[in-house]
Amino acid sequence: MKNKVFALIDCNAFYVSCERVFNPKLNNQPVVALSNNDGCIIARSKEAKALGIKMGVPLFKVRDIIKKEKVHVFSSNYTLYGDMSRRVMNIIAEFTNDIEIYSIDEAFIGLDGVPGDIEKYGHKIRKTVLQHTGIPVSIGIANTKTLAKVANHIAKDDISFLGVCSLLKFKNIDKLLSSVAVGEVWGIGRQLSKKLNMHGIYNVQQLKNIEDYRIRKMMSINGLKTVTELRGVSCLPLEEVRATRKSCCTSRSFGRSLQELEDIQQAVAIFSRRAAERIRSEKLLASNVSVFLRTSPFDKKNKYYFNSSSIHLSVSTNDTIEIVKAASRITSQIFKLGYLYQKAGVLLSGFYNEGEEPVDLFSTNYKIRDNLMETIDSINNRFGGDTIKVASEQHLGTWTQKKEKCSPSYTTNIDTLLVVD
DNA sequence: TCTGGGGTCCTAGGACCC
DNA sequence: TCTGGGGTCCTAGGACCC
Repeated sequence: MKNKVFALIDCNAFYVSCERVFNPKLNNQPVVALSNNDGCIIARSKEAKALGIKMGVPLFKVRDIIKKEKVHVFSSNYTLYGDMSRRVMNIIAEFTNDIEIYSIDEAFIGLDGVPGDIEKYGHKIRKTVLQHTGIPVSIGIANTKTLAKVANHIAKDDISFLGVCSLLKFKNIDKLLSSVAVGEVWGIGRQLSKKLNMHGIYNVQQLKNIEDYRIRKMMSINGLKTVTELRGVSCLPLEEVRATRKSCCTSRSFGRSLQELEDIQQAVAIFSRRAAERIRSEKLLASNVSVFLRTSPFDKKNKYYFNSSSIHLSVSTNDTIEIVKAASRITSQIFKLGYLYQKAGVLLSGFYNEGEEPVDLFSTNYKIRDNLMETIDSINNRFGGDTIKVASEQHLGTWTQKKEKCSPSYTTNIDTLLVVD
């Protein structure tokens, strides 16, 4: 059988690249993008990386470097990044139907049967995406998804590849693999890395040669899949159809800590509504609602508290009002006075597709609010997500998140369209 | 002062049943 | 005094991903 061919296309420092598209002055400058609440650094330009700013580091820990080196800082603008992602994926989809959108900035594609030089084809994709969207990407090509990830890593790391690394052209990739640390492999995180290092396994070449039973023992069943893929045997197929989700969580850290049940109830009401809206848009019904609360795990002066609980609904629903009610009941149960709460969240699960849910004999009126929800969704879609809310969301703003340096939504809001002089 | 959010999967251990 | 064995299901916690 002929070998499969996979490519992984990954946008370079995606959020930073999005900002640069609309603000070319940022090119060749150190730039970072922040997580929600302006908490951590989650994207860095290569100039920012060179300054030693690490991925995931809290903003306050690198304030000095940022000031001294005049690093440009952006709050996260998911409206912009989401729209740019859609554009990038659409361009890629013009090259092949075999596409798995893996994350906001990554896609796997299948390249079986592409005639001619596959590496050249990769360069063509790269050039087209850059030309049509302004977003630079790196492409890794190999016989398995895990190796395509490795190849992508090499393409990013070694500029001599010019953004595209195909492992297919190498007779023997062992030398290349011996230069890649195990921790860089897809599926091997901090803990596993540490464990492997303790066993004297540091690079991918070494990992490939460990006996299966040892891999299985150290890394469990998925680890064995990972290593098999590193050996060139494909175990992970392209997943072109997104599986229906198993849970839907909306959670936020508060801009300041909250102590009153009333404030937390308001936040939970908002999270409930957003989660309900999201599952409605996917035509799902939830049969389980859970809520969690916690204080800051970093606050050494005050006592830590975490609690969560859930309610099983005998009639599954995606009705905002039902879900807010359930979440509010849970919140009252798990709330304890005397703590400084820093984060809360609502998690929906136990999904059924609309129309496939079990019906409760004793409930006859559970569908009466369908029309109401439809109307609310269409109004909110048209006039903005927060136009219609539920009453328990009143007095918003006591805990709003930090977002000090957000760029405009250039591509989705007519008022912030770029003007060319 | 200031530390994100949203997912998935696996495993171990307890509850429960016959 | 001596106190089985095997199966399933659920949950919590930990690991991973971006």
